[in-house]
Amino acid sequence: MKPQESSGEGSALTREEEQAEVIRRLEEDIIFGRFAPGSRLVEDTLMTRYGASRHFVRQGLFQLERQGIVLREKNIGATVRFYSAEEVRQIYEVREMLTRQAALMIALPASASLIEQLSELQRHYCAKADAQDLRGIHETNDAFHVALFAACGNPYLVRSLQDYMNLTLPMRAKNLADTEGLALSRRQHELMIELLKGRDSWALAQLCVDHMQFSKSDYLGRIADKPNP
Amino acid sequence: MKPQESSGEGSALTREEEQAEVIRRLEEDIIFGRFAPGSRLVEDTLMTRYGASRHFVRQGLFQLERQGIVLREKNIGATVRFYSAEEVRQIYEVREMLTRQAALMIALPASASLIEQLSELQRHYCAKADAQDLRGIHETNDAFHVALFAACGNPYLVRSLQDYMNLTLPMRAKNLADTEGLALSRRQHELMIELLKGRDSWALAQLCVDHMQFSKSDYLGRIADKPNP
DNA sequence: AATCGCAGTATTATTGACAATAGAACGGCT
DNA sequence: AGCCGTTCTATTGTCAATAATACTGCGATT
Repeated sequence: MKPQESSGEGSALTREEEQAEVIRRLEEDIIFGRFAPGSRLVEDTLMTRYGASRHFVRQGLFQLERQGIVLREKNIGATVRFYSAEEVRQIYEVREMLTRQAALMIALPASASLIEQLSELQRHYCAKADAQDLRGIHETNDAFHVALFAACGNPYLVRSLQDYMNLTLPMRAKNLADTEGLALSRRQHELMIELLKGRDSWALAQLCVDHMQFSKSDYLGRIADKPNP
Repeated sequence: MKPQESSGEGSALTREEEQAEVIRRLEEDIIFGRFAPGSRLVEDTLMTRYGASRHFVRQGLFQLERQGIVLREKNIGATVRFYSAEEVRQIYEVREMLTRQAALMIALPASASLIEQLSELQRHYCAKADAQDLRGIHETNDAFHVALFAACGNPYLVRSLQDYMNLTLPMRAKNLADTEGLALSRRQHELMIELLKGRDSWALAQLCVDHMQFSKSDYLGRIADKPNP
């Protein structure tokens, strides 16, 4: 008899998975605007909403604070963090710098296995895009970029890049839902794969930087309309 | 009557300060080698050692894991993290890149207030160095660099830079205790202040990068002798 | 009418007890 | 003797009760 796997549960979730699930749902609720920037994230509310214990909700809030999309004030509580235009520009400045450097470090022409891997990820991305699966779009998109930049050979650089990708998630979210932006994004991914077959590192780096301009300026435009919603 | 400040305590520490103190001491114990790389960090042991509750010790371990100097494995425990030569090179590669970029972004010639601020910090640094106060040396040194790079104008870049400074703490620790390295470091700081008065951004950037070479190669040399202590 | 103090409420922070887990030591089986 | 399973111990992970804290609204006072 297996002592673990406590007696017949409807949802077969281990604790670790449950924790991950809470973070995932909380993140999703924030990114896709179900909790507006500035709105409070009360632990008890989230506990009932996600059917999780206080412990997991706390951990999730800590994690998301670290990621930068939640603001926690001692003895006050957590809120959805809002970024001003100035902050967004600064964040993107660093992200663009890291992106450019990472792209320049990718040895060209890229290996066949990398090309194949990226093509495969791109297929998944297109599938999710066609299915209008927001969460799936976001996940496959990030997987594509992580796989691409991993080819730079420096895992620490990739990690920093991921930090900034997570930080800019709230700004990119709307873009993931936009049909036009999605089509552009898809074309740029394919162009990246083409450039990986060539030798022009600079062109690749520039394309990667250009790739993030749409969501940045879109977000800046959006918050310019109403700075205090 | 003040309700806070619980009845007559020898050490007047609020909870928040206590948490910070635990982290500080734990960090110090690791950085200065009182806990060797790979050695286990058992919660109960640390609880008695620092006279803190499990909660604070846990938080501290989480924080230091995030900083990258502690490794935590689920249901196994925490250990002092060890970095291989390869990892060290990769970490420094990113740190050097960020440093160079930040330095190039500092507008030259720098404002008089910045020069004054850095000179003041440099005096503190020298004082701690003369007093052989290891912890003090480290703190004032980092304060100097943070103040310098803050002049680049992008707080997010500064934050990333700080992340990498924390990550390389274990490698720099020995250097802070070394008389020769300390003297060199001091001279370089003064040279930086001089360069801030001029217009040669590139020279400043190069100096900042050179500034970290000593501890890097020193650490690499040290672990080359005994890869598995 | 405005302000200050006070009690009440909402919310997070802390703690210690308890459960779950992994690794080690032991002993029986082949 | 070697191997496998079992129990035991050390350690971390989880939880729910309790303490601490900040916010809110009301009432008294000037």
